[in-house]
Amino acid sequence: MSHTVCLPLPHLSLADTLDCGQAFRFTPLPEGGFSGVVGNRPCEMQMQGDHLQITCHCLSQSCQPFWEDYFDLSRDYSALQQRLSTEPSLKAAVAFAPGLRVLRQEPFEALCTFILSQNNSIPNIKGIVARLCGALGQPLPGEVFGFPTPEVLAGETLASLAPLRAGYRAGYLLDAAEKVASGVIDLPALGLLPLEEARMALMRIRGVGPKVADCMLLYGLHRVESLPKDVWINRVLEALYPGGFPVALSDVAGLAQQYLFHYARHCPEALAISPEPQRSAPAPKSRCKVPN
DNA sequence: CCCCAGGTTCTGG
DNA sequence: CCAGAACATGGG
Repeated sequence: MSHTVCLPLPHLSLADTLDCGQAFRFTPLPEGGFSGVVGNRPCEMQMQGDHLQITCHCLSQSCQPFWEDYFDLSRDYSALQQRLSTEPSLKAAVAFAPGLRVLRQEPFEALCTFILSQNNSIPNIKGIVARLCGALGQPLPGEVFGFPTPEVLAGETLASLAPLRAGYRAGYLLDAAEKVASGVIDLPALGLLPLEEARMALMRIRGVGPKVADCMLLYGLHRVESLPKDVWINRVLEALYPGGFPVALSDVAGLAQQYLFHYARHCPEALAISPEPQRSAPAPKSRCKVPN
């Protein structure tokens, strides 16, 4: 049965939060808001003033704690943003998308989706994830599917995964699923290890290098000090922080990263890090105001 | 037929 | 240890 949950989240931007390259299972609704699946909970979300209203189609009665955790309600984002804004570049990035939050996702899903993210585009990642869930996920109310368990995924083969069109990443998915299902890697337990140890453990999965490991730690195990370095962040760091990311903010580097990533992608010229212009790309419509 | 996409692995110096 | 290429697949 479905029920609604209301979370006090003033200034939350669903578009910036659900469609900023951290989660891959949400689609915008024509009337505004988003639909998606979190765990085995199909849901629709929309803002109602300074509250987020979630219509959750699951069997359990009180999902309130679940959604509070997912949106990291206990973190004081106002204080966080004030702290980040002590750095000029971060101040601009935060001001550009103040409604952005980092979600607390499930470990295995985060591992798989970021394995799929390598050398891939966000729309393509979403497509592969949708097919993966449709093929192997638990059927849920409303013709949607949960994310496959490690056990189910580990029972597949390269041939059976071919319809996903995941390319060479299919083998990486299988290795991740096997290591998790067999207990060689205990994802929740990694959350308790020192960051570097957890990182090393994750990198023993084929297809998991430093970047994917850091994404898994940040989005799947909620280690907000983990700083994934993709091509965009590398441009930002070289341009703005040649001496390294500010130590004073290292305990929330991953959260800062999400603002910088979003800002850099939507507004590279403001950071003077315009990527190589694409051959015949339309000028990206810009909602930035470059100061001076 | 080119290049790129929230990288990683493999190979040759 | 480090630079380049290869890796499937989709899109511009």
